[in-house]
Amino acid sequence: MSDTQDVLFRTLADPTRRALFERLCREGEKTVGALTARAGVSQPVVSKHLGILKQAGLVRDRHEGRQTHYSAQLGALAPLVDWTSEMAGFWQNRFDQLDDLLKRMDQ
Amino acid sequence: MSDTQDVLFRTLADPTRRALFERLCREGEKTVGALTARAGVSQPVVSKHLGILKQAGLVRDRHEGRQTHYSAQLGALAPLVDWTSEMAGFWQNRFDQLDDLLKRMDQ
DNA sequence: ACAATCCATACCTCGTTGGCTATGGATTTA
DNA sequence: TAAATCCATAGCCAACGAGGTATGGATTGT
Repeated sequence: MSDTQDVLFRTLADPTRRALFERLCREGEKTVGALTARAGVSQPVVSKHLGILKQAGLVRDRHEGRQTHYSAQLGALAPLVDWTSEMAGFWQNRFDQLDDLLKRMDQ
Repeated sequence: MSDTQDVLFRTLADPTRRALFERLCREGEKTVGALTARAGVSQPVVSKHLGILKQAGLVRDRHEGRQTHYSAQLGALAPLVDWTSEMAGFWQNRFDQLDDLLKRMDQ
C-alpha cells in the first residue's frame, strides 16, 4: 500500500528523468544549465523533471545567485530496495515451504 | 542505456500491475480468474496487465485446460537491483554516509 | 450436441503526461 | 541603468496508456 513506492516507481519510469538522476549520481551536483546542455530536451522540460524528482525526494536543490544546483538524495531509494527485498523474501519463503512439503512427502 | 531497466521501471510503475506481481510473489501461482476476483478491475484488464508483465519477463504462464496459471519470475528483478546498486556505488564514491542503505541491501 | 466457463483479443474513450514555446522574475555583467 | 543570463511557470498539444465493453476461440460440463 505504501504510497512512497508508487511515487518512486512512477518518477523513475521516465527515461529522461532517470537519466537526469543518474547523471546527478555519477557526476554530483550540477546546475540546471549544465544538465540541460546534455539532456536532449529543452530547459523548461529539465526544470519540470527536476521538480518532479525533488517532489519524490530523489534530489535536493541549492540556490546560489541566479542558478540552482541540484544533487542526488540516494537515501530516497531505500523504499525501492526494501520492496525488492520483500518480493525476494516471499519468493524464498515459498521455496522453503515447497522444500518442507517435499521432505514430508519423502518420509 | 540498458533497455531492460526501462522496461522494468515502466512495467512496475503501474499500481494495478505491481499489485498483481506482488500477489504472485506472496501467494504463488494463480489463475487469471483468481487474480481477477480481487484485482478491482475487469478480467480483460487483468489479462492485459499479465501480458505486459510476461513481456517484461516478470511472470511466466502455464496453460492447463481452459485456464492459464501465472507465476512470478523473481530473477527478472535483477537489473533493478543492479541499477540501485550502481547508483549507490556512485554516491558512495563521492560521500561516505551510506551505512543505512547498505544495511538494508545486505539483508 | 449444447450450454457454460475461462481467457485473450479488438476496439473505443478519456485522463495523464512529456514535449514544446512564450514569458517573466531574479541576478549578474557591461 | 541597460542588457544579458539563468531558471521557473504557464499554456498548449500530441501521444501514450489504463480502463471499459463486446466478442470469439477453446475447453469443460450437462
